[in-house]
Amino acid sequence: MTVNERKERQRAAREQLFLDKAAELIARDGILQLQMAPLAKACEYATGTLYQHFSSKEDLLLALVARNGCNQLRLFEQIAALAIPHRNKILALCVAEDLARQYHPSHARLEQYVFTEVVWENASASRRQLILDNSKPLSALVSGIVRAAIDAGELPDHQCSALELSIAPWALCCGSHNLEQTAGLFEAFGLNKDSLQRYRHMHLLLNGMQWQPLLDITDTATLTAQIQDLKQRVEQLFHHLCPLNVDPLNV
Amino acid sequence: MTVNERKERQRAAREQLFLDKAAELIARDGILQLQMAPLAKACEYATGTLYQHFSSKEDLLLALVARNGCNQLRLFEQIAALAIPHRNKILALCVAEDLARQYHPSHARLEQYVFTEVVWENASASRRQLILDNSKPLSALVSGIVRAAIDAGELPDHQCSALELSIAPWALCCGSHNLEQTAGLFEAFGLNKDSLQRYRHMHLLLNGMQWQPLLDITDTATLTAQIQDLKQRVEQLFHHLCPLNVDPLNV
DNA sequence: TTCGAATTATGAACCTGATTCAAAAAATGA
DNA sequence: TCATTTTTTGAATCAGGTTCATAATTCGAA
Repeated sequence: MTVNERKERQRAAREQLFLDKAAELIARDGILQLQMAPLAKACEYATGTLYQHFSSKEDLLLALVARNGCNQLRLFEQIAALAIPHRNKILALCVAEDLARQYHPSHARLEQYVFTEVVWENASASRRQLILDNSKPLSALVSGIVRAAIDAGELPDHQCSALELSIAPWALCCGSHNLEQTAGLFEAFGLNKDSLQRYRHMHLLLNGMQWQPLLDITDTATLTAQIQDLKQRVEQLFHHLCPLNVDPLNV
Repeated sequence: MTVNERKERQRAAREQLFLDKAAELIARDGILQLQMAPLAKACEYATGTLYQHFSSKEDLLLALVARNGCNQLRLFEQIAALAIPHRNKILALCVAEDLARQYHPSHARLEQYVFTEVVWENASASRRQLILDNSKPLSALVSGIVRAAIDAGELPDHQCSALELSIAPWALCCGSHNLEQTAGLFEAFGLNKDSLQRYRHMHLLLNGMQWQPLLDITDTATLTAQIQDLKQRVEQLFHHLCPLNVDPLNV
């Protein structure tokens, strides 16, 4: 069945083309402006062909998020493999999230959008599953770091499973970014979006978990140096994974 | 100008009618199903009349969120006035958030939706401002609790402003709920949505902030009792504020 | 190489639902 | 009572996602 294999390859390539172009258009004009017919035309295909790949516009958006999820997972895996203290790995994941949002602001907005009832429910079940399947190794990875820290005696288990414990820093990271992302909110508060502040908060949580070594968050010099270092390491991995895949609008 | 006053009153009443009915329909059928023409008809008005109040469908959704925000603020104010330790007030706010989501699951989903680029950008500027204006007293309230705790010597300021510090528990609370709300995610992880877990995480953070009195999160009995107590207090306030305004689908 | 069957691509037509606006109705106040 | 202004109405318009009859292409057997 070498013929079918070739067809499958071509089909997959075309799907990537659609996704690439969609990502480009979204980064340029926003999610709102993405239209199916123009997208198809931009790829030099008919509208109907697009629908051979995606059951609906929402399905296409989920497909984009699923693809980003794969990249994120690979980045996270490399971070987990870094030769740094376990506690710093958690910070490094936050740094990665931070950088990803900096380089691909439209991805972050898209992600926020697709998990919305309206979009999620309009995508195909298989595409939804794809995203959820991505999240499983992701959570395994994070809880793996927590597990390792517990085993190394750096972190008491508080009688929780590693997975349960790992939810806390994850939630804090997501929550911080969400608040910041919410248009105009920080401005309304009279706050500036200082990413160092986010890392301080994370350290407060990790301190509360008694995750060794504790860090004094008033020690700005140490904190800054630490984040600088992590940023550099993560950025290296980041560019190694996707050297050119940069959000054109915001970089 | 007593005539104009009357007209204004009637206009405001009609707007509330539209919002009430919209909330009802959304709670019953989901955001996706809400349609402008049927909504107008259900209120015994023409479609065009709806557009005298809301510049677009998205604008109507923001209006709903703005109204919910007012209720939330009043509830939070009452919680802040409770005669309980400052630290517990933060927990009580989380409990309130929790209860609100339990009683009005569709509100939470709606809120997630409106802060999305696609919806936010399609609403009128004035409506967006309304929501942001709500958030200002809300943040003042939360940071006021933090401030009071600092002044009482229960919480070191870590050389941050009260407002900056208050972002941490807020972000954790939002983040936890967001993760839980994300359809199928916890199921994919093999986690159950144990709200006690969320409170444990919050205590970890508050402990990390060295917010006295610290709580040993392995002491489930104390934690359970504390949350029970807060739940009862908040529920009382909650029902006092909106005794019948219950989400029909999920209660 | 040729041909009929099977698969795939096409894009104009269709359909849903938000929005508009010319006409009708109601309110105002002289 | 009536001319004027304000408000309401809902059918028409419009946008854009989706479908599907038709055309084009690919395939493999003869």
